[in-house]
Amino acid sequence: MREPEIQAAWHGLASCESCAIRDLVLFAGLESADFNGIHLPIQDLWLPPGATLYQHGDKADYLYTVREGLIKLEQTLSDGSWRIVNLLSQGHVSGLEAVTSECYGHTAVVLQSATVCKIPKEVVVRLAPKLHGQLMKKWHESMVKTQECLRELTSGSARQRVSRLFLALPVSLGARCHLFGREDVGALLGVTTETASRTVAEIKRSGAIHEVAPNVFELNRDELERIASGK
Amino acid sequence: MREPEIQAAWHGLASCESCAIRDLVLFAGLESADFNGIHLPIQDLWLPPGATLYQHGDKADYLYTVREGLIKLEQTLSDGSWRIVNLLSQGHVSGLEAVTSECYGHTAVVLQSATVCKIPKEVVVRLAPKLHGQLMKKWHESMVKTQECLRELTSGSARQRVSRLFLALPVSLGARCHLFGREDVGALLGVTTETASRTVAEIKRSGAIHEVAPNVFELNRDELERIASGK
DNA sequence: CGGGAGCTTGAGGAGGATCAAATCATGTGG
DNA sequence: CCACATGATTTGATCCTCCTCAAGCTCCCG
Repeated sequence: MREPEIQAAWHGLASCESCAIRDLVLFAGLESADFNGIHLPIQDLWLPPGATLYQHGDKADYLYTVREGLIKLEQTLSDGSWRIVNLLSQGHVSGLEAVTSECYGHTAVVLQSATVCKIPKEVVVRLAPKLHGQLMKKWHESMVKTQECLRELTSGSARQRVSRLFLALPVSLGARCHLFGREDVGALLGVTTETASRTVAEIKRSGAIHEVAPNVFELNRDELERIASGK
Repeated sequence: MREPEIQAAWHGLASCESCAIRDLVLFAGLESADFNGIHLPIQDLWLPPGATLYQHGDKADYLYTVREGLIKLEQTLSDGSWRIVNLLSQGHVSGLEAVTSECYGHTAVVLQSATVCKIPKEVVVRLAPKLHGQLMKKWHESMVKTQECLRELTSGSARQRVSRLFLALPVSLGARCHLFGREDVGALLGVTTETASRTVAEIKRSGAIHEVAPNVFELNRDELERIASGK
């Protein structure tokens, strides 16, 4: 939570019309003419791990499309502790609530270095009629992911949860998974940092995962699925 | 999960324009002319506890507005167990995914006898331009609730979770709360039925809640908040 | 080289899971 | 109306997992 102030690198203004992942993102349904109507700048940003997109309670003026990397959404509870309530990767949208709400409802922090498009809320509001379907899809997508966190990552033993987490992580080149810090693993699974560390180590010893570089793992999916389903 | 087939009572066709909770629901922004354009019947139903609105995987042809009562949304995990991923009460919408998806993504079951409006998907699709803002609000509302379940009800000890559940339950007449079966409490909090039962009993003995009738409780909110924040 | 942060490991104890049985509530058929 | 079956709830006893507190460890950076 006490993240340092990390600056984003400026890539330049995004050219949405020629976006490589355009069919995944918010502007999927738009035509050439629509893009001409966008007069506000859409920034193309690169963000290192630890960078904060926005904080809970900030004025919600932008939506963020994730082009690459991994973003966590955090919320704090009354007793000062905090939980991760969603993980966003390629194609997902962070800050959807900007469209209907004054302020952000969670804190968004980069877990794996990310490239994102920072879209002014007004652009989305102006294009709303055209974006309607895509916005609904993005809400749905986001809800599916959050419910997956709730269902798969907070049920059963720590062993089961960690296994399911590995199976749910986005896969990088070569069928490898990039894990994040143990504190974040704990905040996602609803266990302590120590239990997260111990359990990852235990699964590593069991041979279901193999650490090829610090926090980079090759997965034995069959074995992980066996563990995930309770032995 | 093995709910009996319970029939809904037919109230009749809904008259949305004069709905008592219209400003809460999907049709909040509509005018008289818009209602005339609705040619498909919107059913007004009463449903007893245990009734199923729809099952996970069913063809999603209807949205349901909750006018009264409490609905749970369930999902099953790979190992056959199941979790409650959301609780819906007055003003909330069940089955929002019908708009963008072919099938329902969860099973919706009545926890406290409910009155709901069953709205054909086509009605919503046809009115989409007018409903856009309201649909987004409903998605946002639903997401806030699911994230609340994840954050508040799956963190900390069973004592804390049960206390937070009581504080989150809708309040009936006379500041009283109606609890549901222990198995459902367990499926919501991520604990076993036995632990749910034991913990409710323990909080009852502590005086933070008082059972005035079977499963109807008067709350000592200060005391519950003390417990919820970890003693 | 000396911090500092994150990760790992250890020992101990508390809390929840599991298995089992008793109690209570409800509805059914005799 | 009562006897009985069924299912939910409660309670008990035991075991195991995970939390807590604490100490070492590794890696990185000044």
